Amino acid sequence: MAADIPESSISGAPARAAEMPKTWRPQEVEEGMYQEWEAAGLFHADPTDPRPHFSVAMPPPNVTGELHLGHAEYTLQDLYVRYKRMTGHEALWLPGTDHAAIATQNVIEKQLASEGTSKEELGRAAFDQRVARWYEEYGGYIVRQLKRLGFSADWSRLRFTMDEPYVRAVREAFVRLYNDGLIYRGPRIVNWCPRDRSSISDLEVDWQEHEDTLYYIRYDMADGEGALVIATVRPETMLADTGVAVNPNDPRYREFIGRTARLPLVGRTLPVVGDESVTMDFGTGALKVTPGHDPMDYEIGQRHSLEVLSAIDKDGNMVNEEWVPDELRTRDALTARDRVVEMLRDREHLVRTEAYVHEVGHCDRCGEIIQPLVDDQWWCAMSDLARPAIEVVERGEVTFIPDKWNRTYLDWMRGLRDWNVSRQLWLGHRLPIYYCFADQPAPHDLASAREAATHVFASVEEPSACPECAGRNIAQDPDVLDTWFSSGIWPFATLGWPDQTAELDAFYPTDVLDTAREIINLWVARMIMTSLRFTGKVPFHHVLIHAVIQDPQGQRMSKSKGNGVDPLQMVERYGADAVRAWACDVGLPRQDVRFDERLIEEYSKFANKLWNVARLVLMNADGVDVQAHPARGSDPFDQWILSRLDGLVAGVTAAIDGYRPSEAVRAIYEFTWKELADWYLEAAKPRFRLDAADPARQQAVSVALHCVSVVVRLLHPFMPFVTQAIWDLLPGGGGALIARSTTASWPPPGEPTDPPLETSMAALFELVRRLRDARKELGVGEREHVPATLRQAGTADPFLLSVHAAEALALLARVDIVEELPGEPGRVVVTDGLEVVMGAPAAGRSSDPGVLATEMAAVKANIERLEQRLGNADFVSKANPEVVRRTRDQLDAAQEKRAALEEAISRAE
RNA sequence: GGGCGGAUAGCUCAGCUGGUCAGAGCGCCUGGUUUACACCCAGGAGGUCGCGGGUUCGAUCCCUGCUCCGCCCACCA
Repeated sequence: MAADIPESSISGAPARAAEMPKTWRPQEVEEGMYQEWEAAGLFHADPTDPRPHFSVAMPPPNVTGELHLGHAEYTLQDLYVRYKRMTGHEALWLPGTDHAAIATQNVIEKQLASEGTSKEELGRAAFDQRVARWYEEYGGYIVRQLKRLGFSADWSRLRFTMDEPYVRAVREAFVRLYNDGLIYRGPRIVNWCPRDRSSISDLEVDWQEHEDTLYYIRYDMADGEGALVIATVRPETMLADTGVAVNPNDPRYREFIGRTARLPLVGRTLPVVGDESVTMDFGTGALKVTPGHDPMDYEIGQRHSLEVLSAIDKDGNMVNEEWVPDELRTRDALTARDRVVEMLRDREHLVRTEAYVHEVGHCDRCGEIIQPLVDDQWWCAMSDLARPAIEVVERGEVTFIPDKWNRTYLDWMRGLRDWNVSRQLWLGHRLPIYYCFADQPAPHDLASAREAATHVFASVEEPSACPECAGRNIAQDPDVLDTWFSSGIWPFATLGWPDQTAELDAFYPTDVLDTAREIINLWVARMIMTSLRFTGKVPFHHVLIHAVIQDPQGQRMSKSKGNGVDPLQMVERYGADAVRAWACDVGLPRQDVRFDERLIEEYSKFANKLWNVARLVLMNADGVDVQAHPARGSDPFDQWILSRLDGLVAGVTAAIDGYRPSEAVRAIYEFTWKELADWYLEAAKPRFRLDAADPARQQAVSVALHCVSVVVRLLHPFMPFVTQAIWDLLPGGGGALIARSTTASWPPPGEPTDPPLETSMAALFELVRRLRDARKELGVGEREHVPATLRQAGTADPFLLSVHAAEALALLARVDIVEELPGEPGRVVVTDGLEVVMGAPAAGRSSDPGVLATEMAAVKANIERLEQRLGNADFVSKANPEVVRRTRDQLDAAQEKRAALEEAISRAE
């Protein structure tokens, strides 16, 4: 199933190694490599390929400008796509971009404003051209940036949510929902953005804390008997009041229910109603009801059949002639507030005021304060759509990773309200709703003349006549769809839906979706709902929620704060491999990450380290017979590194499969640097120097090459560039690691690991460290070899007494084990049941009994601790027997060490 | 108002199912012209694991309260 290096005799490897630059310079090669891959068609997915399929739909970036670090997290998608290709799957990563109606219109309008003009001045046609130009320019720009990160998406299938086929899919989806009765038009209170002159959905409201004033206003009763004092932060909306509400359980006000209050300044009469939604202990417990300008009041109004009045218009002006007195009319609601308050004060209706901090809704695109008002809008009924979408998550057909998001999703879905899908923008998908005016010409201002239509119908195709009366006086609804409506059908619309294409058949449902938590409700939920509705299938099985990258101070990165980091700048500085490895490391499972450039730098160093490991091995590889899978052989270092390598393959594979990419990339890093480079290769160097035909050398080089070959493949999904470059130089390597082939390039599982050997080697390494320390204390020169005797002083690991160990000590610690010291004894090292006595250096310091005394103190403290624990009857009887046994072993070892140290100290004195 | 996550070395973070788990990288200090790499090698210093309780023979790890930070949801005007 998987490929290894084929058996062959190496020739030319050292020559190639000689040409390898000493330093890996990603900036010089990555772009060229990428172009080669792309030209070779490596990223293209073939729906007719018989191998198992795997697919990911790329969350389409907004075509509003440049990349941010969230896009670097897309590396997680590339990781899985490349990994699946390497394990024998035909994998599709389908890329695309989103028109982002409201966001893009905002950006372009700002541009126009800076040019001293506006979209109204330009006119609709010229504006559309401007938009098209924008998409042309920035759509390509975004794609180029994504490519620079090495993303292996199938660019031949690039989709844009405004492309003609996609537009048709959007219309199809809308028409189906409309014909099923799930989309309807009606007056409801909406979040109105006066600047964008459009409604926005609840999810697009950005709540910000404001310091306002709470005004207490006296509403006298119409019959002159008593009064109710209400509290409000928006006194100006009182002009549209149509009632006063109190809680029916509130004894203070019970007797007011059913009576009539008189609206100050205006004099209109208002019924007093009882409604349990009124909080008794907020303000005075009495509430003015303004159904036209407050969502909660709207619902109270609905329950009590109160009139809905509008005092504020869609520009945020308070100019309504019917409800606003002349002297209060103003172009600005805040000015209106001042005037209302002034008048209330003059007429002694203002009881008092107090400072009040609360949250005020803002448009999350332009920042304008949201004006709740009642308007005719298009709605999508959610309950029928939500139910199955809840069930698939409850049943685990769709799971979120980390799994805590399952609950977030379910909580939100269970409380869904109908979705306002229409927007009053110029940019976006026009609703495929048409009005027929029978024999009357279609009115010019359709927005206000919809009601005059004789017939209303939805149509996927542009209709030329009314299907009911064949009339030709028809006009399309001027509203556009919420951007999320169109992106909500992304996973299947990009594959050709509603047509039953080969792609849809082959790659749908997709496997993994990777996205940001802030759009779980906005986007993920809607994809699940539409997919179940239109395809009867879930759109994806696993939803990865990657981390939000904060700035180094823990603040959210945002354009307005100017604290964003440009991923491409990081690519320029450290290479795409480093940025990618970083993204995989921090992206999952963590959910909040402070940006730390040092971590990217660490991975750029790692790329260089790996490059040099390959250089070293290759420059020693001439004339070696490479074995496909070298046997562990007889050399303990070979056995050890191969055991560790087999463990690594298993661990990395499991970590990737278990969506723990961070664990995977760190394991590869540790193995390569700490074990392969620092221990194995250092120990193998003498064998590298042997004659080319020497079997010991052949074996060492084979093992080293095998390690490099495996590491490079394990790392490829994370760091494709440096790994491919090395792979191309390896004997038996070469050829794209993600190419389709009959054999998969992912390393197959190896043999079981050898834990006893790994333990022995760990003990050896510890001994080497101790001896290095001792050399330092003695002031021995770096290169100077020191003689030492070694004897068992307890239950030593037999391996440490072997010839192999002695050779390793000579090589790695420059300590030569002898029968008898030629001169005076120097430092004594006691560890792991061994006593090593080093000879005193010719011109160095002699042994320092103080060092041994310090060590002795530590050992004694340790013994005391262990004895105390074992002396505790509860511990011995209740603790896990295994733990007790281990503690006894520790105590035995410590006592052995104390004895050995005592002896050593007495001899030194 | 409800919910979630975080608080471990100067900095950024690992620490799985409680008992060698107190770690890594960077920074700092010492020493290094080795068949790769100074983007390197060998070492060192540095932490009451946010605070208070509790469970347990034993807690960084479990429970609870508190403080601080971040985030999500919410129609208390």
